[in-house]
Amino acid sequence: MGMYADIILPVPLNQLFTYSVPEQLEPFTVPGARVYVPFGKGRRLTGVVMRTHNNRPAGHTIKEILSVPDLDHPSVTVNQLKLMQWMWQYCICTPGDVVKAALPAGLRPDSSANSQPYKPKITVFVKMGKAPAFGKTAIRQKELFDRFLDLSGIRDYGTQTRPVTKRALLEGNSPASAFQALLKNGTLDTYEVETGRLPKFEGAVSMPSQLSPAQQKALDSIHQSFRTKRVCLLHGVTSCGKTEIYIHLIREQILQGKQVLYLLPEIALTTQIEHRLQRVFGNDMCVYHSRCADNVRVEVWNRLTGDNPYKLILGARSAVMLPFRNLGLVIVDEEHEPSFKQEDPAPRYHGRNTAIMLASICNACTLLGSATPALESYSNAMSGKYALVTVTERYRNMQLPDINIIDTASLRRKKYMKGLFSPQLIGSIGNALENKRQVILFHNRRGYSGTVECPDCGWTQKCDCCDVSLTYHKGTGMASCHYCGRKYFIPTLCPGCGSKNLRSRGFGTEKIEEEVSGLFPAARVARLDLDSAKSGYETILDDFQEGRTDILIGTQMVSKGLDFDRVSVVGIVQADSILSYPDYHATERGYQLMAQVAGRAGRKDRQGTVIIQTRQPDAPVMEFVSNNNYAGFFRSQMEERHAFCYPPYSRIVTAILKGHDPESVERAAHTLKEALDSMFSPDRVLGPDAPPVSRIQYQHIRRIMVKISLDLSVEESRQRISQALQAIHSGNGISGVTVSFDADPQ
DNA sequence: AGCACGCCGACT
DNA sequence: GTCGGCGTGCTC
Repeated sequence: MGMYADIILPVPLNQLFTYSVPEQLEPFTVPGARVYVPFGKGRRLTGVVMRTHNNRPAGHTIKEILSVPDLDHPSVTVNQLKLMQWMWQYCICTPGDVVKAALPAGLRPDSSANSQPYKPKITVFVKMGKAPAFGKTAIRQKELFDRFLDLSGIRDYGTQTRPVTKRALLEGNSPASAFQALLKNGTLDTYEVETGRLPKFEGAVSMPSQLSPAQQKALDSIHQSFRTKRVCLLHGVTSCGKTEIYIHLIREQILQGKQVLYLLPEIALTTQIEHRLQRVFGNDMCVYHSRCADNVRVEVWNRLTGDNPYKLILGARSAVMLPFRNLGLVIVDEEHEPSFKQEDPAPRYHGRNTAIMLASICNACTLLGSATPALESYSNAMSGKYALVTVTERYRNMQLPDINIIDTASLRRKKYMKGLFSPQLIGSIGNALENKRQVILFHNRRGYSGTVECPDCGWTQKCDCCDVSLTYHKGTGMASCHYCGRKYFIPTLCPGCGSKNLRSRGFGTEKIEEEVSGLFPAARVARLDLDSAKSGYETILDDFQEGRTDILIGTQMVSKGLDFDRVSVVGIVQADSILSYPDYHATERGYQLMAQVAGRAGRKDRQGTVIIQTRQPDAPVMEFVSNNNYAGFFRSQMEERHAFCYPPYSRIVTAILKGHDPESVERAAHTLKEALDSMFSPDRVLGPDAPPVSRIQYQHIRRIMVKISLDLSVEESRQRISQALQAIHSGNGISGVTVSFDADPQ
């Protein structure tokens, strides 16, 4: 009886592929093992075994597995296979999309020319040869040999006490020719060691610090909750010392021999947390995120499947797909952050929700932490699905800031505004500077000003390939597309009507920087956004931390978990731009962002001040923010979501259609819309419409949104959607249009 | 997504 | 006469 294996291959097809297993490979062909297989005409791919069986599939020829690279143990764990399957079903993507996201490219070489299999890192070391054997005139050789004696410790101890790399020996201007000569005459010798690329922590490891009574109480409640529930939401006010609670929980897990996954959004600004954890967990921990080089990812992966696995992984969302073998706890910090959701290439998974699924598959617990929980999470806590632990006390008895809502529309009418600044904001900044305090100014658009437009004919400057308004950057003197990065010259005359009255609309962080420098010429001002971060965000943050700058102007980057001791004033220059997104999430995002930014103000010794400038001071969300009233905000949002049947009262799946020909995309969209109408009810299918960015890189885009009833299971709705998709494939002359899906779009 | 097969324009 | 354009069809 022959053996067959169903294989996940990294191709965009919604199926597994069945191969026959040669008899000598049968013992190694187990679920999770990587296999090298022929595919199509002349192609070879690495795939992952999903399952094996003895049923020869009928209807087509079966090819044979060529080889099994995983001879001693499979690269992918059985739990990972379960998670991957859940992911392609829930996210409505292909198994190939998931395996591409999970397995580092170095672990799945293929026959194409650009495939780069993993290369171990080899370091060349130098040791003593037979005996010193260079002539008296060989000055260079003698110098180099002396240098070796110093570096190796031989001069002091008589035997080699320190390893010497060839690189270190030849550092500076040591001549390579002398080194070659020493090798040739046998004075020195080299040897190679596979050293790898994983960073090693050299510092001392210390015990975690003592918890405050409030922290200890929270920790006890979390323990208590995990006895009955698998997921706990820690709703802790900003600066309540959540990280220290996490550290204690992690330590307990490690002492029990368990692994911990600690997920953070946007790994870029996490050096603070990384260092804190490293001081306690040293080389038991590792950082993993999508910006790690592929070779590094392979090494982390191998380390986890090897015999000395890391105990703690600090990572961004992609870390949920690592091969944990003994997971005890997953922590999702700042769980409300939208960046936990993968947006563009499929699988469009949510890091938090995937983490909860991972933990459930591994029989582990999940702790979600936030000062402003996602509506979805808080509603799960309210319904009893998750446990809820609340911390209202700030660390070291810090006071909550005094939050002031300023009506810029009326101030502007009365001519009290100075540019973008209200007298209140100017006064607070001046006050802070006089008292040697610091200021953070927040605005969610970078650049100098918005796109150029013509008041006479309505023309606006847009990106040629993305259909997106441009942003003017004074630094470069160019308008740039924040979608694809293309840069454009600013026209002096309107290309539409020749008018000379071109104007720009809106403003960005660059303009705030210019105005604030004008108002406070003595202040040292810095800007932190995607543009300035290119020249090293760490320097900008360090300077601010150390008090070398007084005012920090920034985008979302400054709202994320940074703690500065001397900040007494936080200003939100224009809250309206936060709330104006055409999306049902806008209010939730707005509340979270304002509350988080406000949380940066005030330290232990005195109350901080927050100034929120807005043209709509009466919007209900403003009052919730100024009173730090999360519960009130939650209730009002839930009512709104209920009224319009938005999550958490439904599950949204969006179909995304892309193609080069706008008419084909339009036709395909209408075909799909009709099919979805019949699978669900027409009042639950919205669209098709063009997303805010309806064209990216010459691809035209249409979207259809389905608000799926909570009565339908994930599996049932997925099947209905794939049935609806048949309408396009079997359908009449629709080609060149690709359809993908986004479950729980953000 | 790749890669091959397939049928029409400008080149050694 | 061929080299090569990218349309469409298939991949266990």
